[in-house]
Formats: sequence, C-alpha cells, structure tokens
Amino acid sequence: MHTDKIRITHQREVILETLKAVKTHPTADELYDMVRRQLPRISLATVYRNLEWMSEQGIVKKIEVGGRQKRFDGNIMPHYHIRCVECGKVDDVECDFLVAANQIPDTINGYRVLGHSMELQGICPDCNLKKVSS
Amino acid sequence: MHTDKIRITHQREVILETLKAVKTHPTADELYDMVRRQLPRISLATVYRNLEWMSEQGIVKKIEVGGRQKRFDGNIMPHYHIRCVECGKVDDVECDFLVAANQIPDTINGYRVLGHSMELQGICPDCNLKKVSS
DNA sequence: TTATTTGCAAAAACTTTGCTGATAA
DNA sequence: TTATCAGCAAAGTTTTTGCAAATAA
Repeated sequence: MHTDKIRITHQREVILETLKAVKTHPTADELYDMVRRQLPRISLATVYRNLEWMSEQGIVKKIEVGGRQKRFDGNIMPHYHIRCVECGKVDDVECDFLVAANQIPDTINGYRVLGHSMELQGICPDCNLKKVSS
Repeated sequence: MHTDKIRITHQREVILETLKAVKTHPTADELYDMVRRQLPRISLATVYRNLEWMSEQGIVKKIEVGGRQKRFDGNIMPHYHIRCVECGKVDDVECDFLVAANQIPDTINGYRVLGHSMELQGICPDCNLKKVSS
C-alpha cells in the first residue's frame, strides 16, 4: 500500500468515526455492519483495508489478543483488555494494579521489544447469567 | 466432544509427546508436519481436534496472543511470551519484572476473571539481522 | 463388542487480492 | 487530470464438521 498521497475518503472517515464512537472493540465484520447503516454500498474489503491501514498509521489499534477474529480499538492510549471466553466480547480494564510498563527492558532474549499487551480472560456478566439460569 | 470414556490413542500420545518435546510454540500445521514424521497417515483434523481437546483438559495451553494462527504450548506453568511481529515466532519470557498476578482481582467490570496472558511484541534476532543486512 | 476416535473430504469462517470504475485533490 | 481508492468477486488461509471405517478398552 503506497503512502505517496493519502486521500481522505468518505468511507475512511465514517469507519474511523464509527470505531471511535463505540467503547466496544469490534471485529471487521461488526464494524462493517455498523458502517453500512450510513454507507449501504460499502464493501467488507474496504473495511478490512482501512482498518489495516489505520492501524499501520497508528490511528487505531489492532488488538493483539486471543479469540477467532481480529478486533480493533479506537482508543490508542495504553490500556488492557478483558475478553469473555464464552461470547468473545472484549472490554477495557482499569489496570493500575498490573504492569509497570516502564520496567520492561527494551531487549529480551535478543528480541528488540516494541510493545506489549495484556489480556485477562473471564466470563462476562451476560454469559454468567446464562450459565446460572441454564 | 463427549468425555464419557477417554481413549489413549497412539495419535494423541504422539501429538502430546511432540509438543512437550519442543521449546517452540507451534501452530497446528507446524505440529502436523512434525507428527507426520512418526505417523505419516495422520490428518490435520486429528491434530486440530486433539490440540483443542488437550487444551480444554488443561494438558496443554492454547496461546492467547496475536498473530494469524493459534499456537500451542506444552508448558502449562504460568509464563509469558514474546512474539516476533515479522516472522510470527513465539518465545518464552523471563518475567520477574512484570505482573504481580496475585494482585489481579477475581472480579473486574462484572467479569469473573479466569486467567490472564501477556504478550510482548518485538523483532527477533533473526529478523533483526535480515533488516540490518537489507 | 461397541462407543470413541480417526482419516478424508467438504464446508465454514475469516481475510486478502486483482481488477475496473469512481473519485479526491 | 490522474494516481489513489472503492466495490465486487474470486481466491487464499485457517479451522471445523459430517460420515464411514478403524480401533481402544
């Protein structure tokens, strides 16, 4: 993907606005469904291409965690996530108690360290209810 | 998958031995290639089914991190990983400096917390070399 | 003996890509 | 005007599933 001249297309704007507007961490096809309400003719490929491109640009963040599908986050401030192992939903976590990120060396096992991510796994309130009532 | 009567099949033994024997964190198809040297007629579906089943049983661990494919770890002791963003390789990390796991509450945002995982992202020595020399 | 597991092939799920027409600048 | 981008469809990649034959117990 060239970076010579970047265009602000309508699709690109709507995808970004939509992602920024939600506090969830949608997959490409979830975002596609949301965006389609404004742009009924948009294609899933465009959503994929733009999410990939925006995460390369650092405009959004590709969530590097478990689960089947990739998820995206409009919040690029450092923070961690908790994922429901039943339904796959991902929420933000307040994490004062967790990692002292500034203690992470910039070289480990010969790797040049670029970043880190932390995922808690759990069962969300909704899925907890379903399990209790079944 | 029923759990009424569990059979110790030859395939299951070889898959587990092979995974335990390596210090890498192979994907299903990497493990398939390794196992096939001993069991040339085994199918990839069997590898997938058994890895899934063994991770449900807690015999092995499915690595909940980024990257395209799922990876599996024969080491079920708690530890963290570093993944090369260039080639996808995953190594273990010594992590005294990282998370105080016992500080993680067992309820967060209404989620019942089951576990956590941490991934560092970086560039491995091999890929670093390739980048320097190109 | 018989219920579980395998191998195979097909399908499903998710993501990327090639191409042509549309469009931002 | 024109190089970038979108839409569409097709292909690629990874994982799961149905079913008949094989097999562990």
